[in-house]
Amino acid sequence: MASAHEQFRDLAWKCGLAATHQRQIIYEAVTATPGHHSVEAVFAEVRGRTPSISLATVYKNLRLFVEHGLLREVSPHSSMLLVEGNLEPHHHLICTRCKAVQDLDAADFVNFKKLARRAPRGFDLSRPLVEVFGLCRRCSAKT
Amino acid sequence: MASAHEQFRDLAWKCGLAATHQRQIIYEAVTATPGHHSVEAVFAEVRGRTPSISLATVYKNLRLFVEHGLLREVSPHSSMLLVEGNLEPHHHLICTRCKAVQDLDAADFVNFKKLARRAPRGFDLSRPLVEVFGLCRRCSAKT
DNA sequence: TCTTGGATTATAATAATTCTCGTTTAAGAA
DNA sequence: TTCTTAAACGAGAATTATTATAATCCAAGA
Ligand SMILES: [Mn+2]
Ligand SMILES: [Mn+2]
Ligand SMILES: [Zn+2]
Ligand SMILES: [Zn+2]
Repeated sequence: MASAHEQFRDLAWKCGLAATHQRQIIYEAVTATPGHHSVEAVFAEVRGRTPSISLATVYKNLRLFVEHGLLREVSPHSSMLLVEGNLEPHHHLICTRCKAVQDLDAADFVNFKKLARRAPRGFDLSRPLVEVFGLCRRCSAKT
Repeated sequence: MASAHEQFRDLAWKCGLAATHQRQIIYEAVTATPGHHSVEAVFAEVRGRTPSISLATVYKNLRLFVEHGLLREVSPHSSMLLVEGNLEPHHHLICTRCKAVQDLDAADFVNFKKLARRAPRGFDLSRPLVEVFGLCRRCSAKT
């Protein structure tokens, strides 16, 4: 069984990326726990292990990992960058008010055939992401 | 037939908002043409009529109109504020790469019963908004 | 070990948005 | 119509999230 360290070096090598210490711990900070991670949260985490790391490095490498498919950007339209390590196709349920994001693992509520018919010619829906907006329980309780 | 001017005064009165000149022209700038409007575009438009108006006033009032339901925020998660005057329930198709937004008027591709079953208890989906992400023709042509 | 190009850092810059606060104005009361 | 006053306005500063720059550092192959 390969260590997390070796696993990352292998992944990085496959993408032609240098396996630096900073990249190692940034990648681990995201993938060690499931769910959605903000840049600030990742930064706080990695700074614990390597205090000299800079926020720009975290931004740059999270974006790099997303580009190379090692991580996934949670919402491509979001006002703040969120990433996750779960690369399985899944969708999101988002609160309009507080912007909290949670996973919708089943996709059976979308008819992708009909959807494709509604999209304009040439629109690529081969890897679709669906985001559904509503009000989370907490926010809808606040009237 | 009421003039646009009178229509707005009536709407503002219903919401308990003062019908100021600035609000009038901001509202008209959005509702005069269909589609999605950025803050900058609205600002450019209203500045033509009232050069002394400030960007802050445009932001403040667009948000106020959205709060009161006079306008709709296109994507509640977007990195840039976009508003539209079309209050009919409809959904959006968004390009992951260039962030272009277009309307999806039919909602027949979503099974809202099944969706409700997938959402956690208490999540309010009474006025759901669905955003589907893919690649527009232009962006998917670029590899 | 040595070389070299990519990676990292501090810092500056930028873009979008919000805040602050003194001034002006809309709209109801007199 | 004039007065009063809370609400709205405008200018610019401040804030927040993010990206660009440029000098230094280091990972990895020769
Ligand atoms: Mn997710
Ligand atoms: Mn629309
Ligand atoms: Zn919420
Ligand atoms: Zn596009």
